[in-house]
Amino acid sequence: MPASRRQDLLETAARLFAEHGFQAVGIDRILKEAGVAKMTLYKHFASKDDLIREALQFSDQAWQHAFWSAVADRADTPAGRLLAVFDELAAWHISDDYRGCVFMHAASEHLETASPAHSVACDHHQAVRSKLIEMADEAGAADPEALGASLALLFEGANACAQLCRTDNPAKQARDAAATLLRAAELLV
Amino acid sequence: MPASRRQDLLETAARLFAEHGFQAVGIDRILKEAGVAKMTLYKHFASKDDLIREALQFSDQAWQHAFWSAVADRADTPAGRLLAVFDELAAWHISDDYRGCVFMHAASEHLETASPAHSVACDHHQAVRSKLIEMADEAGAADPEALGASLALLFEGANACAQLCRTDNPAKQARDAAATLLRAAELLV
DNA sequence: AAACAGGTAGACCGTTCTGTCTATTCTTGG
DNA sequence: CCAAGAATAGACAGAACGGTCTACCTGTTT
Repeated sequence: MPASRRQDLLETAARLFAEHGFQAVGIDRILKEAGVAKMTLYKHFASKDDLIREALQFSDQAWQHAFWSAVADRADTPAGRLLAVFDELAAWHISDDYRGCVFMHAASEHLETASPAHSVACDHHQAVRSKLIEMADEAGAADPEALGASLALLFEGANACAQLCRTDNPAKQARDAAATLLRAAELLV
Repeated sequence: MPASRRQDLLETAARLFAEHGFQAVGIDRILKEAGVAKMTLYKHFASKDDLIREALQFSDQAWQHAFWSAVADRADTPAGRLLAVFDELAAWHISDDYRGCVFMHAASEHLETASPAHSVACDHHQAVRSKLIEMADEAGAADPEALGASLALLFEGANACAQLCRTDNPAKQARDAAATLLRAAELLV
């Protein structure tokens, strides 16, 4: 009993786009792997670009939920959670199917800022950044905006480096740097 | 008196790839803008992938030279140069034609680690990282590897964020975070 | 002058891709 | 049981792309 054709398409498209890229995956491949007919796709989505936009939003929702709840499970104190972000990042980076941040890929394949894919990538990044600022605030940072922004830079930097080397070294180094920043903000002993 | 058809092709291809992406730019467009015939391209390069690889290597050489010499012109002391890296980054990010790091774009459009484009992107990143470690060493860091790696994370993170928001805020925030790291390493008062 | 190397223009081929259309089959509510 | 909506398979059109090929031109060297 399949949930719905629309959901099948979103899940399959999100998986294939993350694995191979957006331009590299054709409509026909998505249809074949989802087991859905072409006309059904074009009943639910106006175009491939529209499917890309919705698949990215779907990926964002799934990622935000999975990532932040995994972080919350790793630590009890606010400052500990800020470090746990990078532990979870390291775990993510050494998973077999890690190929980099799909939202950065979307932005790199759609360089025009007006493109929907670029917008969704911005939204994703803003959500990460806001969450880190919120966590910095809960940890009692004197300037949560600045600390959160710095941690967001380390976060995105680790993502970029891990995409290239495919190890968890960047995330571990980011954790060390984050610890230094937390100590400088007197949130860590 | 044009330098050489080969060089025309490399420069035009590098410019178009950086501006619009690799898959988005067709052979015909490069030929038209470079004013070169198709057969000439295929005399100098085996395929489009080969052209991409060589154009990336050309871009890398040009960027490394321009960036590090601009950094050297900004500061006299080793520690000052480490901060000047992020000032130069900020200047780069607000230039009109900044669309993100073309080497990350290459890695994002060629997700297979075996791809030549991925290799060149890795080489570029390693060169940046090595340069930062070398500068951290010259500045007298106790652990230049760790400091250089942390600064490289901030560098790549600022690149990623600037690609999304197209401002120099990420580079400025990265500079602040870098200053904190330098103070923690007792290289800055 | 003649031979030669390198470049040009543009037609051409096979493939791939998005998106449309038709005719048929499946499912489900009343 | 049957009618209506939804989904299916697959052909098809139109365009773009990478890459090959032929015929022609131009400048240099011997």
